[in-house]
Amino acid sequence: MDYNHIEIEGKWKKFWAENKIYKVSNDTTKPKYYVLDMFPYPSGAGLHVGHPLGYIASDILSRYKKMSGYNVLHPMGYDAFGLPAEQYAITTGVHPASSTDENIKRYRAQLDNIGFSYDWDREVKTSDPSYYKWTQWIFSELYKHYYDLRADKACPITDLINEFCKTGNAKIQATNTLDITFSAEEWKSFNIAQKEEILMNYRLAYRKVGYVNWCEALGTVLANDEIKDGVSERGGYPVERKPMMQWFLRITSYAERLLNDMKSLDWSDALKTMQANWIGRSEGAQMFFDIEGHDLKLEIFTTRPDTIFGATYMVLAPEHDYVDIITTKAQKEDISQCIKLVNNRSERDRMAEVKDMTGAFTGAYAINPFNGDKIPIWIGDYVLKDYGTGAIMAVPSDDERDATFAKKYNLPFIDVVDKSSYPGASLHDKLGIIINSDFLNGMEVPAAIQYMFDQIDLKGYGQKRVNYKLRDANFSRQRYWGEPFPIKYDKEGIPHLLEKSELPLLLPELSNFKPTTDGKSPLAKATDWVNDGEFTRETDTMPGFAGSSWYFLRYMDSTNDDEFASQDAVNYWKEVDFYIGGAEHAVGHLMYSRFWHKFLYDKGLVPTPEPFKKLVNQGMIQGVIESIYLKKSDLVKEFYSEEIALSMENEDFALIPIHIDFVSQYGTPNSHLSLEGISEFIKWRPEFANASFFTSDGIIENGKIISGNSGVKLLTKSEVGKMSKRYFNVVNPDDVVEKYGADCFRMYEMFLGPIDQSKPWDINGIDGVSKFLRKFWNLSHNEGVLMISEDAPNKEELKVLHTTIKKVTEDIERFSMNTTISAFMVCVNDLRRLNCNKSEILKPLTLLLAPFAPFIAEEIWYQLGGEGSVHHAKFPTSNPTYLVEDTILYPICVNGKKRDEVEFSPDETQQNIEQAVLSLESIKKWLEGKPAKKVIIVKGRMINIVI
RNA sequence: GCCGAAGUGGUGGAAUUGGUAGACACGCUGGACUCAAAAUCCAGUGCUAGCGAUGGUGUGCGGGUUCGAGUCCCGCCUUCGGUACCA
Repeated sequence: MDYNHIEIEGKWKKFWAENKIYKVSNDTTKPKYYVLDMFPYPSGAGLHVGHPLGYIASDILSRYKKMSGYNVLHPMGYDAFGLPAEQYAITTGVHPASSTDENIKRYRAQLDNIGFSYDWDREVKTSDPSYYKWTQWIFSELYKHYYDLRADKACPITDLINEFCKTGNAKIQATNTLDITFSAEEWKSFNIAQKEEILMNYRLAYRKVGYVNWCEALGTVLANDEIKDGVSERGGYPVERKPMMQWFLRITSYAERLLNDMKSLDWSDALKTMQANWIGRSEGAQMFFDIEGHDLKLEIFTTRPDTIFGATYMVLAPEHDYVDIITTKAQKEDISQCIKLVNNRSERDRMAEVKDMTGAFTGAYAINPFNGDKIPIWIGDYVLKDYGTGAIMAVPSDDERDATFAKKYNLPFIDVVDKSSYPGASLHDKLGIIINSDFLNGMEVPAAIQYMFDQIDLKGYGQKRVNYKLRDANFSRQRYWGEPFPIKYDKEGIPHLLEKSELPLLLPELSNFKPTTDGKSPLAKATDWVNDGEFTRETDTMPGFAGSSWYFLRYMDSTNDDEFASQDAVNYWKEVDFYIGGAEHAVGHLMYSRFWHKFLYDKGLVPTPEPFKKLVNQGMIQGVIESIYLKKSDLVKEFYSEEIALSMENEDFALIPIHIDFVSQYGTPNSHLSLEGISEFIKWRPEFANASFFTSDGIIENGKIISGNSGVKLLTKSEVGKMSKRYFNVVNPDDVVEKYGADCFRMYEMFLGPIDQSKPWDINGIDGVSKFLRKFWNLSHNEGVLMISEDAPNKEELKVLHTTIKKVTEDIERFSMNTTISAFMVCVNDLRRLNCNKSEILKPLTLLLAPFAPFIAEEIWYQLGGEGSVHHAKFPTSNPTYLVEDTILYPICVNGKKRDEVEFSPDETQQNIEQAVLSLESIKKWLEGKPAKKVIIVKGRMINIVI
């Protein structure tokens, strides 16, 4: 028969499922290899062609490793809690659990269509109670631990309590947010509430006030993503930052280890740099300033204590606790106005808009401990509450942001660093000589910094300290569709953990998913659930990253009901050997997962300190967003071709996203709706049936041309962006698979380019891969009939085969899948040229192709009489004896430009080569009779003549 | 703003360690087969001058290092990802 992908793929898909050929055992003598994909969020738009990019690459690697003798764990699951399902529930009333299940079913069918080798018996779903039982359990454990700096690991909070009873807290070295010391006697005298409050400052999961984006009009907390230009995306209502008591995870305890342990990881430098910058370690000084007229010390952190004589004002974050206390009556109005303004700005805007800062004077003064000078205390939006101590000393002469702020509010500058001997140095460089600074005058900056560390410590003004930009993770969400906290509060508001036996704490059933009017999670409405005798339950839920921070461990033993995974399973699979996922997770998800893993490592529950040994970020497959220009008007519905719309400078246009299927030449500058496209658009959007369409070639009304010719083009706006339901640009892999087959789809996605590069989806070019598969099939088939030769292969055929084996193996190892596809194409082209249909060549070639195109390979393997499934066979290895070259073709360059090429034997002497080359006519003419200045011969590479 | 990445023919891309720029494909042009079309096959295809031989030029822009730069260094531009509650 001719190559028929529908028949072949249907047949083997069934066979593989029935025979469970991808079942993975935890019990084997083979070496293990763990290949992991970042699991998807099952969105309502279904899987699009971007998702499988990484999945296909990792599937190829898994199959290759399996054929190379490893026991490979290659699982898949769903990150099933999330905001979109809840939004959908709010608008439609459909329970998130049922829409999520629907979506998962669809995802599963789509994944199955592509021929992945997942062991589906290990599937996990974060919203499944049997899974989130263990998410809740890990939270409980975090609650029950503190970070001990002497042991440099998490230790049970009961140990800490014991120490408190014995010696109080003075000698304890643990990460905490407590600013009092107490003796053992004092500790014993505290009541339960006081004790619990103190312990909260040590626990790895703890409560404190955090800020949320509150939208009064919508009566809900908004995600940053739901805010555009400072107002809610839905409705455009104002958003303010509102304080709320919330749970946090003390990830900062692990900052140093998260930073240092990266060194051993096989991750890209770019990714490591991003994580390191996110952690943001900096060495500086913690300093205390007296505040005039108050019995308060203002704590600041600075990396530049050497510039203290240039500190002309102090800045507190507007949320700083002291603001209310120190603000003078006269300044109250200014300060509250400023806070109001700042509350309407997102944190990101505050950091980004360095050109437009907002601040106000509190009326209070700090005292410079070194010279007793009064320094005015301001508040400013460019100082963030959670970074450092939420307060800085501002040195406008040596810091750009301080300078901008100082200029706006006319605050003085004092130059303290003379950079004149360092011409190229910018303000960021810690270079220069200190001036106007009393005892520091004349010192070089780095020396002055060190000197000040000593002075601050000596005089008791503070101490040297390491600060991190990394902040503790806000772990509370005022939402329904997430893990409930295993926490209940007693009448005094003291939190209590649920017992392990009470887990999982199930989400209560609800029919209305809107938040309560006071901004609490919808769970607060389930009063039967909330009230548990004397206790009331926590009504916030956990964020999206909770379930995804440990799912890779659950796959190892996904159905275990007694542990998150058995110790046997965890000790066998250890860590993920190869992890692939989107670059958009480069900091968030990876940081949280590493943190949780380290915590479990501290508890001796996992054998490695890091979860992901090697990591590759795949690029995004982007979509094309096509939209048309609608004139903003209540009276008429008029669309204008892009070139006309852009020329009408006085008119306002709305961009209406349109389905990409209607657009001709989509994704190009010439993208447009033809007459046919316009009528399809009208059919799709009947509300525009009577609209007018103005183009340069004619006008259309009611779907008919009223002037001009039928070749009209309504030019559209074409942008590259996310594939998303809202842009009507989602390309479903099912359609491609149906037309070309899964093998072709897999190979084409790989052929598109390097795995880590983003690019817009483009179907042009898939024919090349489709042709390749037919050519491969026809190597063993003639007019649909199997036609194979059992003759021994010749030297040339063996060379083609073994060159391909070498290239493909090397390229899989360095995860360069696009070049493997080219290598296959070259190989098949060569074998066709040689008219080779020999079994001894085609069988190894089929094995080689099996990880890439599993269906056609299985069929050909079967037809060639291969034993068992091709996917259980052994991957071929390259024999170097077939690859030896008799001669090397050298390019001959003159001044680096290629002018000729000559073949030499690999062991030809330098002199002979030089002589032969210089006597070539094609070279002589460049020399013009003069001798060459230099002849460079790079053995096996090239020859360059310098004239 | 800050952090990270990318930019090579008409298009996707290749060039793995500083050593022949454009492999492999798509598209396009011409040809074969066909009543015709599709499919398939063959040839050509960076731009530019030239009938040609051959030459010039060419990897986002501007400089630099080197016998030699897509690759290294300095300064820009554009696009994409992240920026702590999208996932």
